[in-house]
Amino acid sequence: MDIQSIKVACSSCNLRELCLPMGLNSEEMDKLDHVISTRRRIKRGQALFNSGDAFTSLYAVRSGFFKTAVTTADGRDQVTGFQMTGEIIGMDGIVHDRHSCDAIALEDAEVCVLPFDKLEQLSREFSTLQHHVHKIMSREIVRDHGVMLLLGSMRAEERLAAFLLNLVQRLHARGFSQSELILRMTREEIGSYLGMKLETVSRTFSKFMEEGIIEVRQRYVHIKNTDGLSRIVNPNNECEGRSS
Amino acid sequence: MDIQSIKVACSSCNLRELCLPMGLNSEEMDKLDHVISTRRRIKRGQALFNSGDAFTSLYAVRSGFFKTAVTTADGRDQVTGFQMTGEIIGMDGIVHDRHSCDAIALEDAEVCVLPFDKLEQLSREFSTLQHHVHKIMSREIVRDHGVMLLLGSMRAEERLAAFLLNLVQRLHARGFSQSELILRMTREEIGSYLGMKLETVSRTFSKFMEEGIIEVRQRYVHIKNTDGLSRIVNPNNECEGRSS
DNA sequence: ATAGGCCATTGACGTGAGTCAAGGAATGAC
DNA sequence: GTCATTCCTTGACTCACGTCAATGGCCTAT
Repeated sequence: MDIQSIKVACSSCNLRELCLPMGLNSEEMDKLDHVISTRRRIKRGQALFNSGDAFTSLYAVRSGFFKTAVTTADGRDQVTGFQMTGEIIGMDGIVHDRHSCDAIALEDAEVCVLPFDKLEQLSREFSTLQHHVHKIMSREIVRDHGVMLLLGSMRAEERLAAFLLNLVQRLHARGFSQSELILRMTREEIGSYLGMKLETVSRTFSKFMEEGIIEVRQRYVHIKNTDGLSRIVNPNNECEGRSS
Repeated sequence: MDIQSIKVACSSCNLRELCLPMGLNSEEMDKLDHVISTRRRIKRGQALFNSGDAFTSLYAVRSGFFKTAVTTADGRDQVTGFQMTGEIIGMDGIVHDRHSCDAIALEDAEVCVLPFDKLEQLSREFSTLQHHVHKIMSREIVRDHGVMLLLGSMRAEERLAAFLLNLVQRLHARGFSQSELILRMTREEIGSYLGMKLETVSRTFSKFMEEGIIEVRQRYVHIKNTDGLSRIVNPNNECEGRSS
């Protein structure tokens, strides 16, 4: 039981309530520790994997921040998600044994490598883990549907407001502020995710600032009026039960 | 072994090469037959399930055509997909034990009911089936990423061209024509899926018709120039290796 | 056959977001 | 420290698509 193996154990990881081992008992977690034997560090700007790479593993973000993006033959690309601590990356690769998107670290990061064959093997032994894996994939599907809704039916202001609320909510679940955040991505990356141009992202930030809803300075964002943002996403928000 | 149980057996289903049992050996398929004991008929316009319904099962489309759609609190909705014969519906429900979208039959349909707990149980016995389930979920994730790309970075003409090519390709895989199809959905539903208004869908159809790429009459579509459609989706298509 | 409702098409006009362009602030390299 | 690069903001103008409105065709039921 050398230092290295202690270091990568799920059972001693401070993310265990947020990450893959969530809800497993100690016996199951011990088993999981044998599946997850290695970690990988990725420098800012480097790829965890690229589209076309052979699929072998899922990755749990231990620290840092990632984006995933798909690219067309003619060079257009679309950011499909931003992943933070405790989130799982790589499920796109299962279907064709090759990854179909790029995963890029937006800041120096570390991931736990989860060899998928071992994960499947252990899933056959523990229904808890099996169901948990299914839930993680289902969650990704539901999230994607939410993004489609956003891209398909919302205007620029609504998209950006929804994006900020989603980010701050996920950060809050990780112990960060409910009202302040540092964006780890550029305006262009936000725009790619939200289906708008970087200029529109910038202008929309400025508009929110003029309206006193948020304060922005470069990557720093302070949400001064969460309800205001919510009302932009969903205009008739808390109006239930009121007449006229 | 009564008539009913023969009738619902995967092993005797003509969709077995397209649907869930794809790639299973006969022993595995026999086992799968015990999981899939019931079918359900859904009339046109009726829901297979609605958002909020308890999740118990996945559904394999045996005949007919479905749409899935998510709805916001303020009544906007977004079609997230169209499902045809052999495709699996319902994976959105796993994560919260409730469905998060509506599944509506666009024509009279029949589905095989796959109780998810039994599917998980059998997946623990057969790694082939287990991996297959994972692939189906992964495929859905990859498909969703493709839709995000479409919604986030394509113009109306490109979206509709990509949509038609995708539809006809899936129909072709099911033995239908490569060039003719009957749309099972309205212009409004197409528009909702593609993030555009029904008028724009209609106008774009008319434009393609003027250009001689397709022929449209109501729900009937004849693709007269597949390459032309492809070039709309991806302008510098087959220009590799050509100079200037 | 006929009536009613849904669905599709088309035109005129408005607008939200894209494009192009310029300048300035922050960040990282040496 | 200062230089280069990347990133962000803002303005002016354009245009693709949405909105509003009118008309007509196609189903379905009786």
